[in-house]
Amino acid sequence: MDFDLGARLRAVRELQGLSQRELAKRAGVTNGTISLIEQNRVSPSLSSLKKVLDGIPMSLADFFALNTGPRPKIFFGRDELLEIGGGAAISYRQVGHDLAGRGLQILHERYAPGADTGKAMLRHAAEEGGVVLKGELEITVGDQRRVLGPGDAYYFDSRTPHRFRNLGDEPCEVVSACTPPSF
Amino acid sequence: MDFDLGARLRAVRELQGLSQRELAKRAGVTNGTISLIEQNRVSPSLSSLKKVLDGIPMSLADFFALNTGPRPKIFFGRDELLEIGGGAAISYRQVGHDLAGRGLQILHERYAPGADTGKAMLRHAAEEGGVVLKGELEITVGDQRRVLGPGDAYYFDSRTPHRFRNLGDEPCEVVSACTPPSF
DNA sequence: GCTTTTCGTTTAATATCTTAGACGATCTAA
DNA sequence: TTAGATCGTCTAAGATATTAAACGAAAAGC
Repeated sequence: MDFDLGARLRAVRELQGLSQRELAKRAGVTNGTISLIEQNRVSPSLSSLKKVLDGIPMSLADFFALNTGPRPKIFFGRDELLEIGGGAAISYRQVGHDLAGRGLQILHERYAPGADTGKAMLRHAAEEGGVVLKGELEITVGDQRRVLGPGDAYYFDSRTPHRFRNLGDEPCEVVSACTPPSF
Repeated sequence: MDFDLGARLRAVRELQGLSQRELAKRAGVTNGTISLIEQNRVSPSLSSLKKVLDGIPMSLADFFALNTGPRPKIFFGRDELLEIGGGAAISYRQVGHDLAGRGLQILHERYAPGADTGKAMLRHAAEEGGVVLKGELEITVGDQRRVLGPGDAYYFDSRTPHRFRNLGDEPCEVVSACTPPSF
């Protein structure tokens, strides 16, 4: 665990002015269980933790979202972004050279026949969308997949895994936008 | 449990395109454990659930806060783009109908010959850019002016006054992006 | 056709969690 | 001082979760 579950539960319980026994009674568990959890001597089952939180009451989502303060900027161009290098098969022509301080990245993309952004699907914290200009492009986002033709468009949260492939036999052109820039 | 833990985990896992075994390997648990959890035949210990989510990766907070609402539309056929402010001379076809919560607006624009966004130049707090697909477009930004042709592109801070005009005798097409949405 | 791989599931054995109950410490009231 | 109440902790026994291995089904290669 990357956080102190026991301390978190204890803090929440004491904030409510509840004793271990009182909370245990409300939750339908024994006081010993709560004691052990608060000492981090066991890793409670979800059913137990849920019962305990119901006795406070507090949702699991709220419990885990506690005290997290300003969300750390994870996912920040962290992985796979350059793996797109389907090599010569895919070319990106970026509008503008310096992305520093920008909130928006615009690309004119060209996918050669058979070009593929890769099997390990891309993930980055942003939103992106685009319009297909020429050719056909198969786009997979999460468990949804569709082949888009000229004039068709897409838009999705970039955190869901996605993949682009040109399944046709002619080059495919796309103008895409992404915010914030991920390259 | 007031929600289907097993189904939630399965949905998250499959959205990543991971098999039970692949995820188990990443998480440091056995595939059987994941199978049993997804069938709700056990209530996993928090340590186990944490390990599993680390293999995705996803935080506990995000997992329990997962949006169970309807999934947003991702793909848009060429006839499904939303017509905006459709003057006869200029048509804006927006990717996606609902901008609420979005950080990015993408438009497929068409300027008829002679079309003009107006003498009183536009100003809004955002950044925007685009790529010209067909025809020619005169763009004025502040005291700079230029005529762009197919493949040419632009990018500027929307707070500086700007104006678009199609001076040619054929229609002009542009794909543009703007953040945050200004309509 | 056949083999090989991968998929999710199941089961017996093991590891871990939860309970019931007891323990000492602390506080209050008689 | 004493008895009673309440606190958090601890431990053995029972309940549950996890593992390791095997299973049949389905897809992929040959």
